[in-house]
Amino acid sequence: MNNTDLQAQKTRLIEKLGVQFEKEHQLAPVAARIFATLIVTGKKGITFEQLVKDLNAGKSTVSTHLEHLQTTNRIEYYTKSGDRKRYFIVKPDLMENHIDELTAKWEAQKCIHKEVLEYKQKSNELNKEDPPFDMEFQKSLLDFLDEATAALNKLKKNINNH
Amino acid sequence: MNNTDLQAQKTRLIEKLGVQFEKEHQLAPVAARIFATLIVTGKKGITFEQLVKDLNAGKSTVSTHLEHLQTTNRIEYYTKSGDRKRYFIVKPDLMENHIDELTAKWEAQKCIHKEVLEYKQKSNELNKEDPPFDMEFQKSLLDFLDEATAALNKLKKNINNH
DNA sequence: AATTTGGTTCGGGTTATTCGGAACTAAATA
DNA sequence: TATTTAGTTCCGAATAACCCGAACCAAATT
Repeated sequence: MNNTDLQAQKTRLIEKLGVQFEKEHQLAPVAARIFATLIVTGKKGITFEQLVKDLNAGKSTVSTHLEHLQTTNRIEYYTKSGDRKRYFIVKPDLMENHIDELTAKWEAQKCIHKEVLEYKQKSNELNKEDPPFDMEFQKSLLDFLDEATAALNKLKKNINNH
Repeated sequence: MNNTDLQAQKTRLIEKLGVQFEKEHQLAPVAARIFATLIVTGKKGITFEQLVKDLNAGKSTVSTHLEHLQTTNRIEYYTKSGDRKRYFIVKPDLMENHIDELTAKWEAQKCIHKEVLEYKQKSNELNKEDPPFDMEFQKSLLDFLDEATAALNKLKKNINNH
């Protein structure tokens, strides 16, 4: 195992992560590759021009996606004094942000499926001659979301105590 | 609160669920509306032609999306004897499927982030002069995925005992 | 046998996404 | 002051996603 192998593995990992991020975070292919690159590059960061070179992408493409990744709270950059370049890194609190996002998403889901439950209950009361609605799916889903949220909160505390 | 109000609420709910499903399950707009309709319609089901009418969509569109939703294990249909129509419903084991899918997804994520960890460790060993990689994100993420998976398994048992 | 019913399949049009080139800018350097 | 550096902004082109109408088909009905 030498540095060439390591470089090859890095490229493989970026591609694999990229594919995943496209779906997971709904990112354009190049955006996902940028994000993946920052993940495996770590806290030393990577510059704009290096990204353009590594990913074989246009400057405008990289510029646009970097902008988007920043506004969506996933990445940031630092500079070195006497060096105009920006060094892009994943936000140090990425995991916390991720958790908060998931919590918000799950909360929204709970909310709407509670509405579905209400709808079915009202419908049952109003139309007693019709066969009643089944509510198992909603109940299971709400259970799931509660469990999942609890697990998330537990983890968030762990992270904060680090 | 009368049946007209209830119908209006149903329409609202379908739209709201639809928007969510587009992102959550990566479905086309009409596909998401179909799925949402089945969710709020419940086990009595809904026919092809009713979907075409309710959603103001083309027959071909509905046909294609129904096909897709079936092959992705989300919906199925039953028939009534002496009635050629198909009555589409969400799969009764939808929640279990959902959980299994999530488990598989999270397992894949664990797998790749473990690879990232390996890469960083190897890199640290190979280039001892360079500043070492930070691995907090990967570790937190792996913790999270473990917690989340555990919560899922717990829930799955609950559902099976119902 | 002709028609109706309940769909499916195919091809094309529309819209949305994604990317990149070219021109531009602001700061630093020569 | 001219040039290089480190990007950004503004299109246009290529591609992909999405939906629909029209034609089709198989089973049931008239």
